[in-house]
Amino acid sequence: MSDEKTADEKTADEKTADQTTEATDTPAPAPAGDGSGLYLVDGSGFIFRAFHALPMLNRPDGTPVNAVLGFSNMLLKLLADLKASAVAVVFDSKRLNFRNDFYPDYKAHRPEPPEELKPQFALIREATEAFCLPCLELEGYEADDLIATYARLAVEAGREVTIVSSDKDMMQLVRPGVRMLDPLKNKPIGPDEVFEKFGVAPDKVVDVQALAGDSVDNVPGVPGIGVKTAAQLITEYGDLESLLARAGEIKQPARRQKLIDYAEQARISRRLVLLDDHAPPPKPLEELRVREPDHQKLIDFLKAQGFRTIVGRVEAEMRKDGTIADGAGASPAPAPTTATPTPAPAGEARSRPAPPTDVEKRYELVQDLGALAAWVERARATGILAVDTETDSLTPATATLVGISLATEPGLACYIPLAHKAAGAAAAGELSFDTAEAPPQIPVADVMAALKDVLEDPSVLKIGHNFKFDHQLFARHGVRVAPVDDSMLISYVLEGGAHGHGMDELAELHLAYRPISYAEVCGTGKAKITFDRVPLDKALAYAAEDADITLRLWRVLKPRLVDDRMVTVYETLERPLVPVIADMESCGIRVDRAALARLSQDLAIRLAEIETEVHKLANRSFNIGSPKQLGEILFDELKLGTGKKGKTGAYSTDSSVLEELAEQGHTIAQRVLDWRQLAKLKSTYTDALQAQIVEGTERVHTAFAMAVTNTGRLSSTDPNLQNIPVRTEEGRKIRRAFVAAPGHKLISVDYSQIELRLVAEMANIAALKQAFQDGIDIHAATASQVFGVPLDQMTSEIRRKAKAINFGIIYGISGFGLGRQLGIMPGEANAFIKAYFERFHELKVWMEATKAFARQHGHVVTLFGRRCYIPGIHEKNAARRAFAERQATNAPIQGTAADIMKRAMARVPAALKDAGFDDVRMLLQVHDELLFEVPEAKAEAAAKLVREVMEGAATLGVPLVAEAGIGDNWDEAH
DNA sequence: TAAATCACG
DNA sequence: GACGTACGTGATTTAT
Repeated sequence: MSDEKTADEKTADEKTADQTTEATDTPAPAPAGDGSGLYLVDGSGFIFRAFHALPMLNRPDGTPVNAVLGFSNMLLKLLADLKASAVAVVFDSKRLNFRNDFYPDYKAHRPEPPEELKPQFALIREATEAFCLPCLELEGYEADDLIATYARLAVEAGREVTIVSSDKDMMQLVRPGVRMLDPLKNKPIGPDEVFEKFGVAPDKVVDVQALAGDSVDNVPGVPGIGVKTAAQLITEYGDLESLLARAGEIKQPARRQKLIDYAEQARISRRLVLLDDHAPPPKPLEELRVREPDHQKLIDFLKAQGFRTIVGRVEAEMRKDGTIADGAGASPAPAPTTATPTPAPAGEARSRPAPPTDVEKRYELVQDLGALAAWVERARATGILAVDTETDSLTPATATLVGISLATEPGLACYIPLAHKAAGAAAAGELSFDTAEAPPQIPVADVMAALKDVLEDPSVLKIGHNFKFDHQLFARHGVRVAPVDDSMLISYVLEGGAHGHGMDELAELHLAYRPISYAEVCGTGKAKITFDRVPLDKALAYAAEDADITLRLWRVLKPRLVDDRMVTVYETLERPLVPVIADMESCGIRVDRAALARLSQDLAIRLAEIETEVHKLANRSFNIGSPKQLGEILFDELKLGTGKKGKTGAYSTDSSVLEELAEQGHTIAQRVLDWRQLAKLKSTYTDALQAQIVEGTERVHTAFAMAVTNTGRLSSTDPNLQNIPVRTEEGRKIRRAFVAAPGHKLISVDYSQIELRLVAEMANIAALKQAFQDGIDIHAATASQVFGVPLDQMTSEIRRKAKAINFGIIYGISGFGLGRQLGIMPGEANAFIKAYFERFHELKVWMEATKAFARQHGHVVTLFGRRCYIPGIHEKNAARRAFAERQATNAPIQGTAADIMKRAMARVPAALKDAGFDDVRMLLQVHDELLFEVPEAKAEAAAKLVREVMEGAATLGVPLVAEAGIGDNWDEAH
């Protein structure tokens, strides 16, 4: 098991896994090695994508060459992997092609290529020549058409075709004998990936595109229909023509009319996206055969571009082939043993490090103290040390440290095994544990003793990826690592909300590199082994690479903090929390196991009782937990109303539906609601939680994800301790199982109304700010101002409405949503909103300005400068765009509240220490609440101190107020 | 693996 | 004028 599988990264890994059906190191299985395979490289497509994906990079003479380097690397890898296949590179010829004859606007809105890209077009053609590969281009045709044509010809000739491109417009060509390969991600694209993208099989892709259109290519499609709707329609009607012919049958009136009105436009769109596979081939297919490379020509070209490292690779390749003499002996580069760091291969890297594919890997297995000392020397010399730990569990509080990897410069890394056992024995089952010997390893204590000085040395920066995890392991071995940088947090600060921040995802994004996956090393499912069973050679390759990648990511990302003015956000809101949250996780919170067990039993009995009653009311037995069965019982058999069906055609049975039925007097609905509540409490809380209690300490250790949310909040997993019940009495029984250790108390301190205060502050709403300054009941105050009711005549009903509106404002209000919340007509709710905006006119101004900012920049900003990316802000689909706009207005509010809480958390430990409260432990953060465990005698004083720190965490035009509670359990303290 | 549901702020 | 509606999370369950 590895540290990078913590919550933050797990999410990212899973995202990546979702997009990748198979993780292959080599790109897709090569076709038969008879030389009949054909690779068609989309040269025009590649250059644009590589240009934007790869860091900028200049030749010594200043010519930009990042896309050329990417292209050369891609071809080298392709040729190395696929010796027995023919490769041809296809280019667009001119801007205009036959499509413009019948649709002049085709690709009309496409902007001029950037200046840095223009000179690279010619260079890419030169590169193709240098590789001795045929260039295919034809006036009046796009590269796509030529690829379609050659793909057809090749398949007819019985050859296997691989299209090297990620362009979705080419996905229509996928079929038996033809597949695609994403050159940057090195990921195969087959029918499954096409389906994932378009929701239909490849042969229906053009029909979907005809309906959905494409803003980039200016293909009109049918307005109001996106890929998802299009896929659904095509699946239902078979193809575009059948759909258009039967358009009258469509139920949704608007959609029906659109399809009728825009039928012709859809047909034109289909012709635009349909590739012409009968273009006149500029070269006969037979000429596309495997060719002998001219190494000297290639080397000359690469040298001219300043690509020193890949020149080295080509030369190494030639030595292997015996093409040139090899004086020094071409053994794989041994790990360096000198303390002098080899200079980084800086050839093509001027402002940014080169992609790691260009850097030789020199990884060393460290099994004696002498070798380890050399690495400590190296770290002192460079002042930089990337660190990564491997463990046998996801919970750092209980995990065994299995190994440590270090990197001091790109490509130079080592792995120090600490607790490896006989390799593979457990999984293979062939060797017995007793006979197989563990490999030689330095004792953990010796390694820690050797590393402690450098890890705590203020002049050596330690770099990790999700270092919070590693920090805990070192702390458990008596080492407080500092100072620290975290590449995951840097990425989060730079591009939070734009993508995940797991190491694998970032390596692909910034380094165009796919690291060895954890699954490759440890397997999955039943064959999964813990990291201590991984053979040392594989462990070295994986673990050293992790430290190496971490260092490389840091070199790419860290300078961008300055460029993007995010240094302060990173240094005040994120980096200081690494040790703070690490200590919270390590400490954990005490849970009363017996109390949970009693609750479980109690719930089981009551659930059984309700189940019997519900079955009786339904006249038969069924699974209450199955929404499907429940819907059928309620609406088909008992006919309690007509029932609402969702997208999947199933009846909705959520609590709002059941509550409505219960109000109509249907006992069964109320009983099901009761059952649901208790079943939730039992399965999620009383049962699951017991299993997470660490035996002996009786404490539970959650993991706080620092780089997951779009707004800067933390999240909590394994278990989630940020959603422990509180709103119902039944739920609070669970909260009472969270207790203080003997002789201790729990303190809960929470911000009062922080988000609404921030609305007043950020939108600068005079009347609302005044109300907060006066310290009056804010919901009553807004009710008074919006509805014109004097405060002394306020009713709870009017106040309730104002409270709901206040919440709605924070969420990005809509009449529909507010109406549903309050159980009133949307029209009436709209009138409330209108009144609110009239009374607090500054709010409307702020919301519009915030949305405009999001449209202009693609992100919004919190009061403390944190960026929240809003990817959907330019959505064509109105509903999705409206969603993005609500995100845009909510994120600065929620995000600023998160910032303020982080500022408080960063200050609390020092404040406690200064006051002599060394034994007060911060346990949990629940967005606007902090929970502490403290010796009984100090509870009052500590609570006061924490309140002061939290209230002083920001100085605003409205006061920040924090309230504290003390108790023996969490419910009492809250 | 996805969808439905529901716990929290 | 239609669209689909509160914002942010994570865990469990059933169904596919």
